[in-house]
Amino acid sequence: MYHLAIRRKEMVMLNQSIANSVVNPNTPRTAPSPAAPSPAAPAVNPFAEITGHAGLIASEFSYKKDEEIYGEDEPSEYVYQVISGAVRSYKLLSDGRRQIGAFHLPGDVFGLEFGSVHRLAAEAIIDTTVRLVKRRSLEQAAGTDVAVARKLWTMTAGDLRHAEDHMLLLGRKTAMERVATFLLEMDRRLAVAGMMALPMCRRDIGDYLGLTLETVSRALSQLHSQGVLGFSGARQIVLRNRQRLRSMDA
Amino acid sequence: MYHLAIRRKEMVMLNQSIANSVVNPNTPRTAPSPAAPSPAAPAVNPFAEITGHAGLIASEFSYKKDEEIYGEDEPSEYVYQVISGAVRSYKLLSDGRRQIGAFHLPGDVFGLEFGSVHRLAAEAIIDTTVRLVKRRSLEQAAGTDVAVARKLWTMTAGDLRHAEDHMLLLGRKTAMERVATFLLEMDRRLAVAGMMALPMCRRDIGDYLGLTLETVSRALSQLHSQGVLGFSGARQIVLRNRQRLRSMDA
DNA sequence: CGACGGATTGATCGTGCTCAAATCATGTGG
DNA sequence: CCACATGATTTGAGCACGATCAATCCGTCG
Repeated sequence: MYHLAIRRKEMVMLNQSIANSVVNPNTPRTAPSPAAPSPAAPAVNPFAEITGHAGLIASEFSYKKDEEIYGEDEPSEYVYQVISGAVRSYKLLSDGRRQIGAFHLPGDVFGLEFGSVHRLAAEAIIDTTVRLVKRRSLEQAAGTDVAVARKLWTMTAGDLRHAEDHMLLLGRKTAMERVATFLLEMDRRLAVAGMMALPMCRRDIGDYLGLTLETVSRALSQLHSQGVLGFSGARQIVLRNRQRLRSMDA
Repeated sequence: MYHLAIRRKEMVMLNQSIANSVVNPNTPRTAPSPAAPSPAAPAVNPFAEITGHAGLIASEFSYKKDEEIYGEDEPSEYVYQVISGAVRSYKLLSDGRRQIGAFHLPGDVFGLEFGSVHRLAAEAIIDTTVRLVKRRSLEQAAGTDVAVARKLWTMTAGDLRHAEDHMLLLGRKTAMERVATFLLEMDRRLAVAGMMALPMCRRDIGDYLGLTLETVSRALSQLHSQGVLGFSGARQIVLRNRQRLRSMDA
């Protein structure tokens, strides 16, 4: 069997105990923790649309690198929006094999469930600040306001679209095609001035693409040697030939 | 590269031209085609909940084996519910590699999109009868009735949950684990009297599980020789040891 | 009965995994 | 400021799982 990984929640618990002043990060206080004073929010803000509509209270909270935000099958108390940082959502098999379903970047909403439990776990990839609202208050607002109900549907449908595309990638694309798709996705979502600063390590990328970290590294090296991309540090990447990359992503 | 399949929509066009009396099946008449007089509907009927609520018109339509119901990126005019038969939803890569995202069995709703186009194509696996309503009328109902809006969200969330589980399977499970998961899923969804009659061929199963049809066949043969399952014809399967199967699905 | 598509089984191949070592980057304490 | 420790990344060598190619078997339907 592939991927007999022993790693599990690496040093999460260590960081977690130091991370926040006192409280358990899984039950954030409504009075926000010492979070950054809300920097750059994205152009379109689905959270604002909802909270604006329904007059909900949104508070802020911060997580340290590798800190767990919520676990798989944990009660879903809050819905989150990334203000700064990055988050990974994932599922684990009993032996530690991990599938990352999505990366959440500034502006993204995550942790929205229809039912009362989280179907995937979520961890901060780097130090991260989020905005959050209680799920129950959203549900309540949706019960009276069709616009809110519609917005919740929109967001879930967006997640579904991503998952459908990702199933095709995981089931049928080659390693190189997966990496090409990944680079184009990240380029679209977080490129600034033609350059992207990846928040996640090679292992995260591998677990997102259904590959090992070595295979990801080899694919990136090959693209580098072909001049398709340039590095300035392993996580600072500039795409030099998007067209070529698009032709590789099948 | 794996899976250089040339097959594409096999004999769909042939069947299609014979299939329905006159009309293009992609624009079914509101006056139903000669469909079976609505046999066994499932216990919980999400369609009835909606149509009951909103007083929508639901008509019926039939498709022959391998007939296309709608194509990928085609405008989404209708939402469907399987009355009898079975349907596959899938995406294709340009070279014909196919990923089946879901099988739809009697009672299942499919083709519900948030946007105006279908993100996956759909084909009848065997002769199939569906109930259908216009997407626009659903949208309209959702605009005034929160219960309908909520129901649409529920259904999309159900699809998302399935997709999330399937990403884990496609990204991280071994061939045997995938087949075990598949058998348990089908057992749950279509077993009658401890036996299941699979509507789909080995290739469909392979394209659902991200495997080749040969690998699926070998896994099933191995399970057979281990006494975990019994055959009566390649598609009539009885599970003899569900516990064992569960322990294999990781 | 024969023809056909679907399924099984066998033999071999290749992509991506595993194991291992070297290199690079980052941060820490002297 | 530098030396070192640590983790991340790259690179290499070899292997295994599942793919490919091919032949047979089986069941169904004309």
